Amino acid sequence: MAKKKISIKDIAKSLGISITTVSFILNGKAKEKRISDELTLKVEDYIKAVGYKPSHLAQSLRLGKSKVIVFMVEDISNQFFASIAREIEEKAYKNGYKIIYCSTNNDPEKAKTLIDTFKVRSVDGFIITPTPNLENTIIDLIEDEFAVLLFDRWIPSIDCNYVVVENEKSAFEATLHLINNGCKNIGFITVESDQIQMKDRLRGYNEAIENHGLKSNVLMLPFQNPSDQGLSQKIQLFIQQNADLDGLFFATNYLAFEGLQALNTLKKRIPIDLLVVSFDDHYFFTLFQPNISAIEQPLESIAEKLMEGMLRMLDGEGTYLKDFKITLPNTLHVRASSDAKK
Amino acid sequence: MAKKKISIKDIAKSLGISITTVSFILNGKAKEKRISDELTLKVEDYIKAVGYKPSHLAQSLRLGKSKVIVFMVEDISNQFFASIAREIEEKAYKNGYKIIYCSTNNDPEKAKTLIDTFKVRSVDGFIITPTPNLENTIIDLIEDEFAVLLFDRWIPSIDCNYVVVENEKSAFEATLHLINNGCKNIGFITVESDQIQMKDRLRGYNEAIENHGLKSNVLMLPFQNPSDQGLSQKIQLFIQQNADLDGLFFATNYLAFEGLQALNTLKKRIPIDLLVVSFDDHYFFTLFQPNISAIEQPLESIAEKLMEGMLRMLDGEGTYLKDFKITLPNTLHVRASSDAKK
DNA sequence: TTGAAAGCGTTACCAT
DNA sequence: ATGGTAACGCTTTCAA
Repeated sequence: MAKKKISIKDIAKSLGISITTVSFILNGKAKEKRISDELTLKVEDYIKAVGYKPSHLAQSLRLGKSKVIVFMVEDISNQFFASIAREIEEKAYKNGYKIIYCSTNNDPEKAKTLIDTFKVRSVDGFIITPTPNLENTIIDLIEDEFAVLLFDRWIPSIDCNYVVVENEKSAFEATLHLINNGCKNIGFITVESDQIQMKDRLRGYNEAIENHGLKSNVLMLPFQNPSDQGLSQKIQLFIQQNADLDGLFFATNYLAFEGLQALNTLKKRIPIDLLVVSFDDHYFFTLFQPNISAIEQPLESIAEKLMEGMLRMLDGEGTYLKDFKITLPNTLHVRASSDAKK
Repeated sequence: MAKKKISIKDIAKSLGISITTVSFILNGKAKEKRISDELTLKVEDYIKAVGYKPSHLAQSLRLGKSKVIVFMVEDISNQFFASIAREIEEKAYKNGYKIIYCSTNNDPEKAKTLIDTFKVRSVDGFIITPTPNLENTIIDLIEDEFAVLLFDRWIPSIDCNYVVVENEKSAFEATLHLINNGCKNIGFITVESDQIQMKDRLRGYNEAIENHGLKSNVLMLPFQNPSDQGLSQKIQLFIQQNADLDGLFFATNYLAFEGLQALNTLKKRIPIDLLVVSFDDHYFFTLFQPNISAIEQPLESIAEKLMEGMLRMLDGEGTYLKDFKITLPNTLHVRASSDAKK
């Protein structure tokens, strides 16, 4: 049963022909090289019979392309990244690519080490959510002619293609939505972070607030492990210290989860005492009572664009795409938590 | 800046020495091969200076080992698998391995295709949650001397190492827990599936029920995409048709989520009208009001055991481990949803 | 129409 | 103490 690794050479020997001929046939160049149909058929049959499969390793070594893409995110167990991973994977396999994943934990050192490991010419492309201080590493990557695509966040200071979403605009709209539903004092719960998508969300919130002559009220939580205990309590405190709060906008879904805990402990009723909306939609938001309004990122489009860019670079236009800087729109799902009429 | 791929040959030429010498030094065989400290140092300095990194591809081709492990699960975006992926990844990188992931969607054909793709000698090992009808494919894999480890579920009919959890025992205990808290009519919500872990959970439930002379009451939902709409309604119907239900045991967390929706729609109060417990703990269970009791699988231990087994096979004892059939215990977290006193 | 051989970057055996 | 070289499995140019 156990077929021992059979190679082109074995095939050639068994059939009494040359390696070259077999290779040509394997690569569909039989016609082009005018190899007789008879031989072609014979070889093809034999290949099928012995169940030969070419060695990707040898092909990669020879061709200088590995058909491997690295998917480097902050944390692969995070629902957002895991969902994109799922989509990416599907599309990659369909196109003959494999995906290797890794998590940076948002640690620049880990990210650099990881990238270094992969630069060892064994991968073709990188899809990356950049950590802080990764500019130079990314620049090197591009100079070394790897295909690289940033996503979720981008780096303004360098010219690197990316796929992100309309953070500022959506935050603006969500805030506006709260205002239109009667909120006069909206708290924005976010996390202290240099990540550009976070800054954009904050900016969107502030714009809407200022446009309407309201007072900005931001709780900037320390950047830490989401599973840390303190978050919920800090949000609780914030809510208690701002008794006139009538709306809460969470910058990410995990903050919202902590916030909902806090609201629950404080016996605040949504949407009676406060309206609530969150960035990053989540299955749980429709399970929670009341359903929580949220901004949904277009996971599938993100994955689609990422793979589209990758394939264009890898299979076609070369490692530098003129301008593949994509910003996708989100969808605000208005649910009971922010509907004043309920 | 852009260092062009520099190889051992380049180093040897630049330094006017032979490839062999460089290779020996690179592989820490300088002492063994009695290469002068002077030369060794010189070479090491040069290597550092030019930033040389060996080609994994060439090494793999030469050594017949790729240092790549495939992590093949039902759905990588599923929280359970994503969390394990995270742990596995960490441990793999620490040991110089990379992880390629893929999702089978529980489709045997897709699984076979995927395995076929990877068998092309470009990976060393497989960590798999087997789909139905995968026996022969797995057998082939083992015969071809790949390192393979099953997890989450195993295949009784074949001799393949695995890491699973005590499904039957934990289901038994959880049911017992409901009984001890006064339940007389416990419904078990599960999914129609050949998956052995599902059958074990059902068996555990039935044992406890029979031990106490109660009546088994099982809702077997069709196996389908978790995001499908119908599930919640089917559970609703089940609850309505069994008016005397005083306890509900969900076989997986996503069933519990659907069930909680249903209970909510029906205005059933937990734990007043019914006690609830679920298999597979989840962050939301502690967010939900009331907190939902659940059986937690030991994610980290599972990942640890998987990598331990893999490394033993790959780095040491060879592809066949005598008896690495691990069954890990779970933890039942009793929370408000199943505490009759509350 | 087919074949020989170079080369991708390593490792390791066999010389010297 | 160090170097030459075959081999891993494949693609592709050049020759026949």
